[in-house]
Amino acid sequence: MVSAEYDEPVETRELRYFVAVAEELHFGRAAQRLAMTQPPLSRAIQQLERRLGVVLLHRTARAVALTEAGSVLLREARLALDAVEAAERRTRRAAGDRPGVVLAVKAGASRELLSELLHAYAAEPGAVAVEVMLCGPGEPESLLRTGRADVALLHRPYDTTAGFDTEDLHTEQQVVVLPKGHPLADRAYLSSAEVNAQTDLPLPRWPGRDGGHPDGPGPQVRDHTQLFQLIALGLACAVVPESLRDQLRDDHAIVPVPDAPAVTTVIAWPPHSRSKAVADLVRTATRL
Amino acid sequence: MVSAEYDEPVETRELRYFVAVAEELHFGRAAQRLAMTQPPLSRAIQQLERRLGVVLLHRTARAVALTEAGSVLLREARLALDAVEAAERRTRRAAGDRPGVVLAVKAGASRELLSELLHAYAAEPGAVAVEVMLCGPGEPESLLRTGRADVALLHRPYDTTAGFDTEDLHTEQQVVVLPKGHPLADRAYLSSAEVNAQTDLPLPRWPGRDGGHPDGPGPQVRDHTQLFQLIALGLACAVVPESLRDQLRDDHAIVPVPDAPAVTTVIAWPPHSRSKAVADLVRTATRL
DNA sequence: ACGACCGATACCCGTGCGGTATCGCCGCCC
DNA sequence: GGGCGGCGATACCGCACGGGTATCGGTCGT
Repeated sequence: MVSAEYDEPVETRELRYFVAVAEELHFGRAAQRLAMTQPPLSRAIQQLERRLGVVLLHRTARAVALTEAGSVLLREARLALDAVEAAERRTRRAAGDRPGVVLAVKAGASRELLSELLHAYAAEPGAVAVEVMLCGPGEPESLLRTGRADVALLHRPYDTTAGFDTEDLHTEQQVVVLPKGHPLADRAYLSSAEVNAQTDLPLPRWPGRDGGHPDGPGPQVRDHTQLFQLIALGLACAVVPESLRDQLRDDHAIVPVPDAPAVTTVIAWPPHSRSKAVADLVRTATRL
Repeated sequence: MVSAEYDEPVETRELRYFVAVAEELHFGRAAQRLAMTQPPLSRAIQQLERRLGVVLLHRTARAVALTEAGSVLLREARLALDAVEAAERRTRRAAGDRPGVVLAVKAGASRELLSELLHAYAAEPGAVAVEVMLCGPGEPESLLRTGRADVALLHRPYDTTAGFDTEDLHTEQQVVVLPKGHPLADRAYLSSAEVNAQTDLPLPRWPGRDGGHPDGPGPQVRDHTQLFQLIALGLACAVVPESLRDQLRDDHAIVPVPDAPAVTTVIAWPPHSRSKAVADLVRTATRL
């Protein structure tokens, strides 16, 4: 008779396999990434497809492509795997460690606010050690979801706050950073359209969620230090929140861009957090 | 040599096993629930503990109890398993089905608002079929998390909205429902303290998240129909949102309880929803 | 003290996962 | 156009691991 596997539960192993294939779009490379060989991987994906009763990938001998359902599963599987990893991590933390909170912040962002927050929180009664985790753009969300961090500072609209509880801390306008002496540097303000229209200074490309840089002109950039160095060299310009001005050197010039979207710094934490330390940190932050 | 299993990933099977044991606090019954025998279950839990490097359960020959870490894992594992189930369900939905939204509402709650919403949404351009899923108290959150429902009406503070995106729709005061002719029925209003203090009419016991009823006096109750029948019979009284008045018969009496917490009806959906139908439904709801 | 209860251990078996070898299909290039 | 190379699927095999049965060992109740 035909297998009764249709209602059997999905295992995380299968989800990990699928995510690898969906990201690589190549069974061989995915297998390599998973430290295994290609045949069992092919079989596992077939089994997953049979189990779900859904075609996840279009295979031609030359290329592999996600189906509609496949791209849904890719997104959902990442969330599910993050949740499993978080379960693991938070359980370990609950057992061994002495208390302590991990706060994730993008390197270089919100410096002033961060130092105020750390000082104010340290003065609170019952404050525990705060480990600040500096990370690249787009990372803090993932760190929160996987339980590597307990709380984070995010920046709307750049970061996506979906799935977290948040409190707004601070809103600021954006400015364009130019090399000193650039023709536009004397303007009282600029519009986003003008910034995008000028062609002598390209906008930088930040890494996406997958760690890869999007295609296009302009230098690849990983953090603000790199960015500002490129700008000082006259190789780029960028629109950034105005609070970054205190990281600029005197070979930079800034011009307000009033119609660029305002940036709101928020403190974010996983929605089911029961940690007193996180709650205290949030309360302290909102009172600054 | 000692196994190198410490960094191996956790499988959903292990999480399901742990949740069963943690809920039953009894290996034998948990094994029964999982349609297996006790010894492999014991081993699986031991393996999980070794893998995490954490003691999850205190076993004495007479009783099993959760450790601190164990109760963290119980909560996290439920969320992770829900996420896996959601991945499965949403993938299936994305493939086979024609479009359509599933809206979860507690049976009997927000009747008027619900029917207004359905009418208004049906009149929208691009509206798809809405399947209304009536369910018991506490269920809608789980339905949303597991992907059985796409959107839900919840009632703060009774329901927990943590982990969802929400929009407030309506806020109302609560009233106490008494049998007609009860001595307190003529009062212009009552305080929560007075309601709790009176002893001739017990408050009902609603089922908890696990489906079991808490201990205590008062009749067990599953929905509002049951409840109102019991009240009419003079066997209970209850504090409920005032919009339920249109479900009362003329053998009931109601008295406002101004100091009871106000109840807010919210529309809630999973934070990463990309469904146009859900977005339309939410927009329609907020415009009512 | 003995029996009942319950989780742990010992041991066995079958399934299923992963490995190697190979096939089949398609594009490309000389 | 035929041969070659790349890639996913298939065939087959071996072993590790998940699950079953039998039994042990400790603890509480009477």
